[in-house]
Amino acid sequence: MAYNHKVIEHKWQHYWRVNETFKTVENQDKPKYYALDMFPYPSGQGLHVGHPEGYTATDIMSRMKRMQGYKVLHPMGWDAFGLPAEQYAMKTGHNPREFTAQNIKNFKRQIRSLGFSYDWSREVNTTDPAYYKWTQWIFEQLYKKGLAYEKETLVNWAPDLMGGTVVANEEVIDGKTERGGFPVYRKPMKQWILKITAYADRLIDDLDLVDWPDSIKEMQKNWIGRSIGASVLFNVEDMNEQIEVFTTRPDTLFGATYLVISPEHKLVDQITTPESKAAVEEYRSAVATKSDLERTDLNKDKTGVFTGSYAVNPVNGKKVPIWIGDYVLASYGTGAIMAVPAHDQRDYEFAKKFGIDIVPVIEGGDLSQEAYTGDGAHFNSDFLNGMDKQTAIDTMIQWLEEHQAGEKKVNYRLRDWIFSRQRYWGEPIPVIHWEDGETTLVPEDELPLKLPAAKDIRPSGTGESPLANLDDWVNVVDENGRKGRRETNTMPQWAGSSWYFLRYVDPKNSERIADEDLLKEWLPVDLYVGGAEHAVLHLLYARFWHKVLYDLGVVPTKEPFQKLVNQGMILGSNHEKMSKSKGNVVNPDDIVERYGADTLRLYEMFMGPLTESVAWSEDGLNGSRKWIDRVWRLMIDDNNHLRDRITTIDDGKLDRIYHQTVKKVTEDFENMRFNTAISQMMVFVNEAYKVDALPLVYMEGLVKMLSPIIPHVAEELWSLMDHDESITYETWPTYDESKLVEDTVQVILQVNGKVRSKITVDKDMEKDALEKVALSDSKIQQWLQDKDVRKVIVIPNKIVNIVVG
RNA sequence: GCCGCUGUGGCGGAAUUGGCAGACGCGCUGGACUCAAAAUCCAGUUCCUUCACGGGAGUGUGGGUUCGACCCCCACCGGCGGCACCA
Repeated sequence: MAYNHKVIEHKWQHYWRVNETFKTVENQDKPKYYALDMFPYPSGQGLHVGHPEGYTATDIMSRMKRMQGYKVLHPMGWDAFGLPAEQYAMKTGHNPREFTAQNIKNFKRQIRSLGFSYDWSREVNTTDPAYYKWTQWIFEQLYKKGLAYEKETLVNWAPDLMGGTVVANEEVIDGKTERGGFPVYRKPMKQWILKITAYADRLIDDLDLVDWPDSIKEMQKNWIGRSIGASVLFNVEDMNEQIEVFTTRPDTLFGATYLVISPEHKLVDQITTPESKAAVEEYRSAVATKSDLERTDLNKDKTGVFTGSYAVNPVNGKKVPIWIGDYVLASYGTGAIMAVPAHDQRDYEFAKKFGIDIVPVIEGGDLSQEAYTGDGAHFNSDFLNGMDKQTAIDTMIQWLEEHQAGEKKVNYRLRDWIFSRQRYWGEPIPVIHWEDGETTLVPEDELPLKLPAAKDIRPSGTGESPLANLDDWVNVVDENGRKGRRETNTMPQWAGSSWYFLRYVDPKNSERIADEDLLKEWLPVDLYVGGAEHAVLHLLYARFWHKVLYDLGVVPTKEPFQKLVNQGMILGSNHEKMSKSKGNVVNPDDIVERYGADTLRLYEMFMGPLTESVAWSEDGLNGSRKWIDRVWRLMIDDNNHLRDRITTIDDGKLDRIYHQTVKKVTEDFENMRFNTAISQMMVFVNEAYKVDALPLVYMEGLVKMLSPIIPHVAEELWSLMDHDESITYETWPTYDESKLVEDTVQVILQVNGKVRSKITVDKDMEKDALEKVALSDSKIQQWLQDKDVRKVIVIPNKIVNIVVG
C-alpha cells in the first residue's frame, strides 16, 4: 500500500500521547541532554513555517540523544504576555486572558500536528499565576539586592501607542516604536529600573564560557560597549565647581580646547553667565521638544551654544570655554566631554562650525580635511612628547591620579534596563507605595500578586497603566489603617522569558522556583535554538537574571545556555521575507494536510544549512515527499508487507556504503548539518535500489537514522518490521571502522596542476613507487613528450603533480 | 560611516589543516513501462568547442602567494544582519 501520511501521522501521534512516550524521566543514571526551543508568543496568526525549522532541529537532536542513551529534557511553553493581546482586548472589549487561551490552544494543536517529541506535562505559560508568582519572586530578590530601583528618568514616551505608553530603548528604532512605528518623545517619568550595568563586565567576560556563534557574542559585546579610558576633572573658573568628563583618549588632553556638556547637565544653570542666559535657554527648549528621531537626524549638523563660562585644563592650566551641545548625551559617561577637535571627528566638526581653536598633539593626518584619530608621536604635550598613543594614555592616567585630577575609568554603552510598562497585560510589579512615603514589597507568602480580572481595559490617560482605573485593586490599607496604592506598572514581556527554561525543570513546584537538585541535574541548557532577532535583548536579559540567581545560590551554573544556534529565516518563494502584504506566506497547516508533517520536517532540514536563510520552494517540498515515497517503496510492497528483498542474507554489496552512511549521518546530526546527513541517506537509498538483497539490519539502521527527521514514517516502518515497541528508545546504529577502509585508492595525476589522468593503486603506496607509476601512465606520457620534468610532487593516496617546462 | 556574515550550474545547495569543483535534491532531456497519460524505474545534464576522441574556460571582480587556490593574502563590487554623535 502506498504511504498515507494522514493515517500514519494520526496513528503515531495518538500512540505517543497515550503511552507518554516522551515523558522525561528524572534521576536516571544516564547522561542528560537539555534541548530547548525559544518558546513562542502565541499570536492570533498561528504558526509560521519558520517556527518548525528550529523546532525540528532540536527535535532531531532530542530523538537521536534518546537513542544514544541520554535522558532528554525537551519542553515547550508559551510566552503569552504581550502587546497584541492587549491591543485586541482594548479594541473588542474582551479580556486578553481568553483571547490568549484560544491562541495557545491553536498553537498547541499546530505544534502537536508536527510530531515533536515534547514532554507536554512540563508546559509552562508566563501568564499563569502559578508561573508568574516566581517571576514576581525574582523581582523581589532583585529589589532586595538593590538591583531594582525607582527613578525619575527620561523615558521613551509613545503617546500614540495604546493610549500612551513607555517603551524600552531597545524597542525604539530610528526614533519610532518598533511595534507600530509611532513617534517617541523623551519625557521624565518615575520608572522601575533594573541595574543590569552592575553585571556588565561579567556579561562580557563570561561569553568566553559558552559555545555560541561569534557573531552573537560580538553583538552582545558591542551592545554592552565596554570602553576603557579616564575621567578628568576640570575646575570651573571663578566657581567652586568641577566638571567631570569621560574620555578614552586622555593622551590628547593637551589638545583639549573646549568642553561640551549635554543640555540636561546639572551644572548648566550655574555656569551659564547672565549674558548667555537667553541663548542657552532658547537652545535647551529647542532641544527638549525634539524627538529622538529629530535629534539623530541632525547627526551631521552639530548644534550648540556657549555658556559664557570657562574651565581650567588641569594639565596645563589653560582656560577653555564651556559649551552646551546635544551631540553630547546626558545618559552616557558623565554627560560632559573634553573636546579635542584635532583628534576627534565630532569635535572637529563642532570646532570648525563655531570657530574654536584646533590644536594638534599627535603627528599624522591632514587637519585641513579631518581630525586625525590614528596613532603617532605626541607633541605640544610636555611630558608626553614623543610617546606613542598607548604609552601616552598610560602616562597621562598616572599623572591624573598623582595630581587628583582624574583616574582610570570604565564606561559602558549599556544602560540600566527600564522595567516598567504602562500596560494591563503583564506581570504586576509586587510593590505598594504607602501614604507616608514608604515603599514595600508584597510579602513573599502573598505572591502571586494576581492580575485583577477586568471587563473593560481602558487607557488611564495619565500615562499610568489601565490598572490605575481599578480602584478596588489599586487601593490597599494595612493592619494599622495606613493607606497605600499598588504599583500600577507591569513588567515587560522580557521578564517571563528571562527564566522559563528553569521552570521546565520542575514546573509544578509551589515551594520554590524549581527544586535545587533538579536544577543541578539539568542545567545548563545543552542546546538552545531560536531566531537571531533575540541575539541581544532576550539573551542578555536571561543571562543577567541567571547570574543574579547564581549569586543567590538558586542556580548552579554561571551561564544558562551552553550552546546556542540561530536558525536562518525561511523566505517566501520570491526570496523576500514572508508577509501578508506580499502574499508569500506559507501556512504549515496546509502543508501538513497535503504532504504530511514528515515531509515538512524533511524539507525544512534538507533545504539548506539550518543557520542560513533559504527561500521556500513548492518543488523542493514536493521532492521531499517523493523521497519519502521512495524510501517507503524500497521496503514495503503493495500489500503493505515488508518486501521479500529484505532478508537476513548479507551479500556484502551494501556493507561499505551502509557503514559510511552511519558514520556520516551520526557526525552530521551531531554538528546539526542536517542537509548533508539527509543527502547521505539519499545516496544510500539510491544504492539500495541497485542491489537484490537488502539486509534487514541495514534497513533497520536506516529507519533508525530517519526516525529523528521523519518520526511517523519511521515508527510505521519499524512496526512493519515486526517490532511491538516505539522506535524512540531503540539503540542508535553504530558503524564498523574496518568496513570503511579500502585496499585501493584512486590517485589524481596532474601535469602543471591540471588533471590529466586518474589511476587506481594499492592504498598507502610508497612515494617513489607512486611517482614511477604516474610517470609511466600512458596519458601522462603524452603530456610529457618534448618536455623536461622539473619537479614531481607526490601526496600518497591523493595526487601526483608533475611540473614540466 | 563602523562592525559582523555572505557571493559556487537554470534553481536550493555540496566540497576548505590548500589536492578530482558542482555530492544530494529540484528542474530539464532521453529511454523503459503504458492504448495513452500520470506515477515509477534507469540514464544524461556547468559553459564553450568537437560528428566523436579530445581540448579550452570556470566558484562576484582585479591582483598576489603556491607545484597546486572556492579555500590563504591585498584591493574593489554586490547582498544580508547589527550598531549608529557612546567621547
